[in-house]
Amino acid sequence: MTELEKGPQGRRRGRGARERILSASQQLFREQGINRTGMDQLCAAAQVSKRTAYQHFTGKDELVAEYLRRFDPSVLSGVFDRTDLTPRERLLAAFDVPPTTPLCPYIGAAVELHDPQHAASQYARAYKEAVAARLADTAREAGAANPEQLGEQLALLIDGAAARTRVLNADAFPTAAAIAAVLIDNAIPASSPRQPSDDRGTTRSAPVPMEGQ
Amino acid sequence: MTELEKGPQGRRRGRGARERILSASQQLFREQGINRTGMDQLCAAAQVSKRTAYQHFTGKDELVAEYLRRFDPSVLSGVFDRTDLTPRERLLAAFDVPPTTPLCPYIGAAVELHDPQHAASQYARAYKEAVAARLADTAREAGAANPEQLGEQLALLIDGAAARTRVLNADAFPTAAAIAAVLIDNAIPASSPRQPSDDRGTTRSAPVPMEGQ
DNA sequence: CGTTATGTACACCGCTCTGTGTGCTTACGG
DNA sequence: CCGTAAGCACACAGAGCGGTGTACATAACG
Repeated sequence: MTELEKGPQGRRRGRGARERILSASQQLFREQGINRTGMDQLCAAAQVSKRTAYQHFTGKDELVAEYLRRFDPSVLSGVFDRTDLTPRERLLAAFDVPPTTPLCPYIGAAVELHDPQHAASQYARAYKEAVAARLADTAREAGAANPEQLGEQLALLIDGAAARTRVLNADAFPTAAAIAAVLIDNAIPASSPRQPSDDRGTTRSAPVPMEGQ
Repeated sequence: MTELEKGPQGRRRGRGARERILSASQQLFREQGINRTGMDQLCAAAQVSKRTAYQHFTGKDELVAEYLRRFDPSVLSGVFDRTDLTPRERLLAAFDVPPTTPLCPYIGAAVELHDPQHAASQYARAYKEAVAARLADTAREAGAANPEQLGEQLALLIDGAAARTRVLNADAFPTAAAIAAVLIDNAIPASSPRQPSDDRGTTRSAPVPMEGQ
């Protein structure tokens, strides 16, 4: 006991139940999916009574939405804010995902919830648009002729790799990265002296967890 | 006795309950998803008693698997067997999908079922591999340098467009088609005299339903 | 100290889901 | 025309789900 306190809003919470619930959500929703994770199981994993859970969230839907909302910040900055990489390398680093990564939770939520009006679905949309925008920014920084287009294209590649990895049960990100390299080199006018087509190994984004595929 | 056949393709059923069940599955599973479609609703739509349904399928899992198995044939031949198109046009025609198309049922099943061992998930994998193989064949026919690679790349683009269309609630296939055009032209050595980059409108795969995105 | 927000323990409700048991009706083929 | 298999109606079992009610414990802070 006697743990750290201080909730996100800085209010005093008796003993961070909310955080444990959200933390358990991250794990269980991602590993098992949303629909296959019951509130009972989730509360058990969070070591929280069911009653408490429903005092923090009006319902599972709200919890799911909040679970998705928590993903944004770290992911976006995790790759795009790396100053040790050139813009081009940063674009490619977005494809450097550990092969065991479950499945982009936004895609999972959109498919499982199946309701575009659901708050979680709207977060998913917003997130995907934000990623595309960040990619576009980086593409602009890299000198791409049409940054918005390239950003959208790379975002599509990431989603394709995520979906395909799930269906085939085999890592599809290398393929996506190869395509990305082609697109990037095609989009940057007087581009770099690009190495042999399969040079994507040079990006080596090191130990960034990168869970936003 | 005197009755014989009861093959899986079973003929001579009193009055085709099995077919109605599968037909209703196609519609409901695709429109609503698998988990959100109960057997009660499905039986009602098929105008079949629940008892009958469970005499044809040992359980929902088997029904789902059979539902996926029925998709393969028409989709593959629907695009790849078109003799009125050049190989290159056929490759691009795979991206010509009506914007209202729900979501590739194989991706949906893989996400919803969440179990790679499930028979339906295995059908999904097999189908995706078959599509990639067909694309590779067509790529070879078109004279691509590395047909297998191009096939895999185009397959990834299709899946990416499907997933992204779902998440963003906006058609992503045009973007995918644009990428495909770049990849194809890059892969075919002394390629065609290609028109302005955004010529993908010329493929116009006409009224092919094409449900396999 | 005592008040109050917070968390707990556990039973419980109503609903939906997959799946059955039972007995009755209909269609078809010999 | 009759036998048999296919299909039907309906109720119900058993489980899991989301969500609640109640009564009690504890931590924080004045």
